[in-house]
Amino acid sequence: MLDLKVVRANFQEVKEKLAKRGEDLSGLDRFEELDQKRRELIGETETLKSKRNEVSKLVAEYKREKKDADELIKEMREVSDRIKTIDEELRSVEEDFHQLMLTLPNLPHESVPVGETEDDNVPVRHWGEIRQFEFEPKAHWDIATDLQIVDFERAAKVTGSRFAFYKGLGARLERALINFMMDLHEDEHGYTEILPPYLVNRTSMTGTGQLPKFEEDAFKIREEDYFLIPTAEVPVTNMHREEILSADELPIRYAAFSACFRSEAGSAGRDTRGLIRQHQFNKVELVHFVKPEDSYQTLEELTGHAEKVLQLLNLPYRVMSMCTADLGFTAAKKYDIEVWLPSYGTYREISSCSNFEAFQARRAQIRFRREPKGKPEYVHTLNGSGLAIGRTVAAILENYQQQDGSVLIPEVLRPYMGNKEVITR
RNA sequence: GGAGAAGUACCCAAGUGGCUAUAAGGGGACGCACUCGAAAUGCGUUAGGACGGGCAACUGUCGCGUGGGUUCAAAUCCCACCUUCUCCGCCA
Repeated sequence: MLDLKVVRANFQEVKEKLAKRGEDLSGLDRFEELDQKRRELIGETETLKSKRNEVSKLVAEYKREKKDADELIKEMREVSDRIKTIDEELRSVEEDFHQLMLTLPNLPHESVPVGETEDDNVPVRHWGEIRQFEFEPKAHWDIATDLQIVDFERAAKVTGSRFAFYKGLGARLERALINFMMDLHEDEHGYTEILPPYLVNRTSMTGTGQLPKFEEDAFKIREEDYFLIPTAEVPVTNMHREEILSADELPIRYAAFSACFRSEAGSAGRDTRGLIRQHQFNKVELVHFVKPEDSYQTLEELTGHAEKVLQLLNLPYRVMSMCTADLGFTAAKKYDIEVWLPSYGTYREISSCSNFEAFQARRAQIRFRREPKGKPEYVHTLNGSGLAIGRTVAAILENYQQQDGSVLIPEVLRPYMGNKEVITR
């Protein structure tokens, strides 16, 4: 959510900045009308309430002194009716206004490249050597199926498309990656480990910005108004919803492993094979709560932490700075880390690191005090994948494959895999 | 899932329609005094927030789990929901 006062004071400027995102801004047209109407009604109802409070005291006094208060009561009956009418109208205006504010995306940071499509994303850096194969590299789903470490067919039978059984060393590899990443972030990067609920309520989904706009992307539990989390970002960020933290608690760094669930509405026909786009996948998520002045430096650190995983796994990647059109709804600035996939002959997103500034904090009411008696300010929240596990498995299978169909296990993972060096059939 | 109880400040807790939520009382925390210092003791402080109006000082409204309702007036009465606790059932 944007700062109401900022939008009010710089309406044209905000409008122009949001336009760079290429989103539909028709809702913004009603901003000034609703904002003004709202303040008008608040003024009216509060004046009447002030009067009511005053007279109510008087009525109490009259009653105590056994004086006749009928005149006053009659008068107040009218005032109360009027209050009720105005409050009803106010409620409806505030609801509209709130809904409008919830659908406005974040303002891009000044350092974000302006662009119209994903082709305008800007490469920031590359890391690692792309391996030259002396044979035709296979796609990871073929490698995995041939090695019998992932079973897509049976998952389709048991559940449906875009699900997978991991089996044997495939399951072991997945689990090794989870542990390797969590250990790294906890021991080397100073994160506190969180294991969150996988179901969250509507308020939490709204707090981090998945709702109201993207309800169709989420899996919903029918009876409960609960949602399967699309990322651990949702429960972990919402841990501190409606809290006022003290300055010395900041920065907070959480690393959370969770399964993630996405309906992938609108992705029909894309990445239909393999581990790249599943309805359920595992991910290690990094979440930061920081003071506003620290958030951009933190974004760099956070991105570095995710990159470190790829470096230790020796997987080539590049970091892209997302342009205004590709920022997503909530981010003020976002880096995607893309890993090299030989069979695709291209880089694919494996991590997304975002600074939301106060956008989520304002929705979720996450604040802090600089001084014990100070005025609460919104924190800045950030998060990034560190990393998506399924896509990491795909990257390892493809980059570490050998001509005979076996796959070398990256050295750092071997202790997590019973010191095995290779996955063979 | 069934039955019952409870949600008031940092914590415990009193308050059952107007008599000051300007929230009793207790605890904790902080400050001051006493002390060489501390303990004990005494005195004092310890609602915060949101949203309006105002250049400002300031001022108004709303906050007793949440949302509605009744009433001239609600912490107090009514309805729904949430959370916690106890017992029973079920269960990893």
